[in-house]
Amino acid sequence: MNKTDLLKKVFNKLVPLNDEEWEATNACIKERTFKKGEFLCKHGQVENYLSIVYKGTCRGFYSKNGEEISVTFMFENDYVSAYYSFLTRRPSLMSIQALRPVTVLSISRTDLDKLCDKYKSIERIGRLNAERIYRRKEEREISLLTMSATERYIDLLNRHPKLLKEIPLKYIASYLGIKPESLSRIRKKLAK
Amino acid sequence: MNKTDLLKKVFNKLVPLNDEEWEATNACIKERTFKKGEFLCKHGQVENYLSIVYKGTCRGFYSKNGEEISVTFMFENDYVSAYYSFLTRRPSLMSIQALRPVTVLSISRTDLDKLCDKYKSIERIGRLNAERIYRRKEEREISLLTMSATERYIDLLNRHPKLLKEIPLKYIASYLGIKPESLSRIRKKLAK
DNA sequence: TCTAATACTTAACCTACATCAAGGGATTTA
DNA sequence: TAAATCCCTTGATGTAGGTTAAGTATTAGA
Repeated sequence: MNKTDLLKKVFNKLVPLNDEEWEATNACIKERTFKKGEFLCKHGQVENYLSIVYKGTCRGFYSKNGEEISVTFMFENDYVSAYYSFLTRRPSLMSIQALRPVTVLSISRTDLDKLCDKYKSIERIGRLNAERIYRRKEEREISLLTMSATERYIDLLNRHPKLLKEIPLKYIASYLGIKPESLSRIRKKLAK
Repeated sequence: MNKTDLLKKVFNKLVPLNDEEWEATNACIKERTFKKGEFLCKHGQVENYLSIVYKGTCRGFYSKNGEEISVTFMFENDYVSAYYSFLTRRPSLMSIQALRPVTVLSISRTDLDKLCDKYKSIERIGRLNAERIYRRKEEREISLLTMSATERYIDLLNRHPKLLKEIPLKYIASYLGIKPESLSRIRKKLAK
């Protein structure tokens, strides 16, 4: 899929845009690329962009006592942003890192605010998108409170079968809320 | 605070409304009351309302194998809704129960949709509100992944000092992700 | 292609929390 | 006001996952 088609698909999924709205939005989109290991947003920076992954894979993580805790993985066509910082304009606690060469299509906070002021459809896309990622977090909360690490691992693989090929196990472990050694044991048990 | 003042305060905190917007919104507000133990929304029902707690305290919980897991407590001036169901119009997995006699000020999904279509300010309130509760869930995710049950308990009490007077310990325990027996032991240790 | 760094696994031991069982205090209901 | 129920606590024991340490497999870099 080319970039224009991807953007149209992402927007129209939530609210169909008329030509004027689409042109105005499209004019604000910047393409940005990152090498493997580079940061789209680093702890302490204010996140200035809301982006769509065009190529590549990213992970978002928090640091606690020098230890990294992955909380999200972003694949092609997914939204990517240190959203909390993007919303609050405060320095981000989350870092976002490219796990391989990454291309994203980005809109800045300033441009998005202007579009929201001007176009009701964009405002609505913003609302629906916030609602969507809220729902994800609620699902996440339930899984953390009601499932064992083994159950969460199985569930994760069912949702993202290609995950194991894309994401190192140590990141998957911390996403599940456990240590790599524990994930190793879980995998061994399941392999039997 | 009387009901009108409360509503004005809640809305104006996000976006100031002009007289027309305020009147149109206010005309949609219904007052609803619940006895202690009654359900504002029960597992399996579609949540039809977004509400503000005027008086009383509620808790939201999921059921898993007949066991209840509390995930949220709502006090006076807080929003209350089985929000996931409200957004998706699907039967709610979450139940919301009055922990004492409760009065809420509610707007129905249908009325809110109409207001969102008609008034840009209301649409924006919807967006900002979704963003706000998203941020809460992200904070919750971090606390579940990075803090011990003891740390979460201390943190919770700091944020809501009156919590212990309002909420039975067994509900607090499940909110922390532990069993009542474990919370009891944590409290014993901390008391020393 | 060889080396160094990184990722993953395994094992022994440790800890936080769960489970099961029982008892006491408070609150509701008859 | 007595009985029943619910809530909280305590103790004994079980278990998932953490910690430490070592070894193997992969990957990245020169």
